[in-house]
Amino acid sequence: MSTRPTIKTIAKDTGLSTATVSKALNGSPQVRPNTRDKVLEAAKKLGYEINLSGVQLRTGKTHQIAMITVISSPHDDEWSGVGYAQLVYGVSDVLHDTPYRVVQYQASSYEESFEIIRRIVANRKADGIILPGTRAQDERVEYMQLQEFPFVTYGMTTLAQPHAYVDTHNQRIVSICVERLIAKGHRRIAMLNADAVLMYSQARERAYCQSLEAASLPFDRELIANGELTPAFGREQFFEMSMFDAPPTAYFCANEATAMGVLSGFHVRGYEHGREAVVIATDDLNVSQYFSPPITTCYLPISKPSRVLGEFMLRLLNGEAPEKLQKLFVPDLIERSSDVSVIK
Amino acid sequence: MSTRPTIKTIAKDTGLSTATVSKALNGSPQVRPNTRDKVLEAAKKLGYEINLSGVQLRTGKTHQIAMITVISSPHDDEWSGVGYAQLVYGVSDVLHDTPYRVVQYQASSYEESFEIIRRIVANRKADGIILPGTRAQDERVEYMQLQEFPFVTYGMTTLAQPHAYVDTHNQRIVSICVERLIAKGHRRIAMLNADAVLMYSQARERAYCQSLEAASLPFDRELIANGELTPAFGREQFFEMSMFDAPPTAYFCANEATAMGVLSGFHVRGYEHGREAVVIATDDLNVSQYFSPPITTCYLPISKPSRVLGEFMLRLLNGEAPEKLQKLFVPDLIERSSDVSVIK
DNA sequence: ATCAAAAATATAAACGTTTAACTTAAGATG
DNA sequence: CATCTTAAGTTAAACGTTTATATTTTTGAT
Repeated sequence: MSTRPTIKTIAKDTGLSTATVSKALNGSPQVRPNTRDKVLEAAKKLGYEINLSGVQLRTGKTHQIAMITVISSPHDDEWSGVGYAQLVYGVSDVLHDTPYRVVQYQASSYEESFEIIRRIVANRKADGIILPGTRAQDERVEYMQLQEFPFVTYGMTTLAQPHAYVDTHNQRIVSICVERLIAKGHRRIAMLNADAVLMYSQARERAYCQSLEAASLPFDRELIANGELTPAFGREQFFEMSMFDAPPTAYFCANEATAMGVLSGFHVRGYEHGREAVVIATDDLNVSQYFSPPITTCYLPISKPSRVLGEFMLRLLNGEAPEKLQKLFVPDLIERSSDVSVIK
Repeated sequence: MSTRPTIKTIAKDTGLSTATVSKALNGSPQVRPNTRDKVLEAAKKLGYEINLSGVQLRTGKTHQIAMITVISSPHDDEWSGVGYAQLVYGVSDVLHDTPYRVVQYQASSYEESFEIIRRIVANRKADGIILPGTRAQDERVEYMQLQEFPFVTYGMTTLAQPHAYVDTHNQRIVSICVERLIAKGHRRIAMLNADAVLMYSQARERAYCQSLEAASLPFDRELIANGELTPAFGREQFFEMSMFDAPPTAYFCANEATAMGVLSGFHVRGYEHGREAVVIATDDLNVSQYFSPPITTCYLPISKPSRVLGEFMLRLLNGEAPEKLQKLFVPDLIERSSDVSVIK
């Protein structure tokens, strides 16, 4: 037995045809329970394990889930990609006991990611696509819809046709954080936000404006910064904004990396958290509890949306309708530090 | 042209046989340059792209590189897996222009990872394996060697038969850091190290002992802690060790997450960095520059070993000998904060 | 011009699986 | 009892490629 057993081996062993063996293994009702048992027994005895290449060639099913990541600038010194990375684990974990595997596809730009998606779809290189980082009118999403290719996004779009997605409740996050700050007397609240082309960045900006408006506070465009959410970005923006004539007294950061950067800026400039200004953030690793000082955050463990991403993908491949596969997560507010004690 | 072109399509188009088309596409010397051009032209015209399932079934080549990750406890609140995650990107980036893709295989224990590897090898589910987190006498490595399956580890082993690996120069890192601390007057240096079963953890402990010995300093087992390198671990260990009758004046952390935890402990206990104690660490994200205060680290951007991991894999698949594919990276010391100003 | 050798191409089988179409036997129907 | 239906299998083809072997074409020497 030098060579790996196939259904042919089982067929020979049981005296059945390969067709019956195949049907038995796939639980077809066309085969008697009796014979099915015989087949399964033989399979076990011989140590049979299905060869997915055969299946793939015959049926087109690849058992691969493509995970698209767009990392614009792979600079060494930055925290980029950490968020994505954690995403992979949740999905991968959910797929653990299925024949599906997560396959990495890395793009360096939106355009390239579109190109990659086109090739995956056209050549059926995967059975489904998971796409984080959506745009409002995302052409990639439109394309996959048009081609009727299964996909789940991490992030919503404003497209008319519904699709499967998972997202955090951005509007809620922002109103929780901003209204809290306003209630405590903050009038100039900086918002360090993601790249403006991203859907969630836009949603947050809108919510930010609404919260200000509801409190009859003026909107100052200068207090909004968009960029790649790294510590470097946070620190630089702090350096800039803190030099304003009327500098912000609060920095609302779109993730914990950015918050760390702002706190680093505090340290460099001799700021004390809660004296000149405060930092509040969205967090999905809960690493902000280890900052010095720990800061208040809206916390949603990345594993949650990540796992649902995987679950939705499986259900999609099982034939469920995309419009039934949509979920928004509402993070918890975790109060930690004196984010309200700014003397104003 | 509703269906995707195959070599058959090209054969029909050019009037050649599929065999010749196949050879032409693969650059076989058996085909005349003239005909090859004709084939390539037709392929381009028709938009032909090879179907890897066919290749896979015929040749056994899967074009998949399995990346094994062992995440023992997938707790939400922790920074675990971040290191692995970054590894994927470098590999994936190097494979970008090849037909190979990185496929995630996630295990929750050493035993399970072994099981997974056995299945990948036995059923040729991948063309090669990348294995981070080696043990000294790693049975998984032995197994892959025995089965002559291509693999690259991130981390060395003490096995007799050489294999392809990438690693940081642990001995050097430790001696750089520890000797620096000793030179500045530190006598009690805590070492927050990885799980003791891991090869690099052992290597570092050995180097630590050597450095102490060279300086005729006593070795105190209490100053060494092993565990999962998270901020939580760092903080807890700090809490414990700082209560010793003779507490450490320096904490040497095996990664930046642990260092962050120790600094968090400092903050909680009202320590000031450089007064009661200092922190020094190994870093591969260079995120420690944003700590408050920034700390001195031995820095090796994770992208470097990560990319070499991918390169070695490609060369291995190209037939190069494993013993030629070994590389140790020496990190740079980045001096940042007053890690020497402890009054002792 | 002829012929052998070399070069280029063709034929056909194989990889492991699924599935449409077919066969056979047994059971149901009247 | 003849006929129809159903259940449970079988046969054979197909998915797209590579490659061993066979065949044809070209080349170059005589």
